[in-house]
Amino acid sequence: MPQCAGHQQIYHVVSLIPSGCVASYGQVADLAGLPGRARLVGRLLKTTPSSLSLPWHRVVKSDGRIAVDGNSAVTQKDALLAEGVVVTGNKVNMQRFRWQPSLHLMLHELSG
DNA sequence: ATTGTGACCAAAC
DNA sequence: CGTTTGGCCACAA
Repeated sequence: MPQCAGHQQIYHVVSLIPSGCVASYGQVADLAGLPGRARLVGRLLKTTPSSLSLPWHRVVKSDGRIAVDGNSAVTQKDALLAEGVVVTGNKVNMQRFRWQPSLHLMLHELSG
């Protein structure tokens, strides 16, 4: 069952991230209507059931570093590489791959 | 109720 | 590069 307010919006926003792009936790939280709740996004994503097929690997820290440690980090890195995102060491080039949703698309998705 | 922790963020050294 | 500080909120002890 849901754990916190806004989880559905968070899932929705993450599901909108296109292949080949990445978004930060803070950005996802902001678009989900939860400004400043980046930490909430992280906590929610870690409990995300794989059955939702959510592109959680496209969500990274604000500077592009992969947040998770251990085996899952390799999975995330590989998934990003497979989508054409260049991952150097343990971080991606945010300048180039950061998801930049248009305000128009954002309002359309969130209102409908 | 309080404290410590965490897949975080940003500013400030 | 690195650490500290303050903020955020859910959760476990």
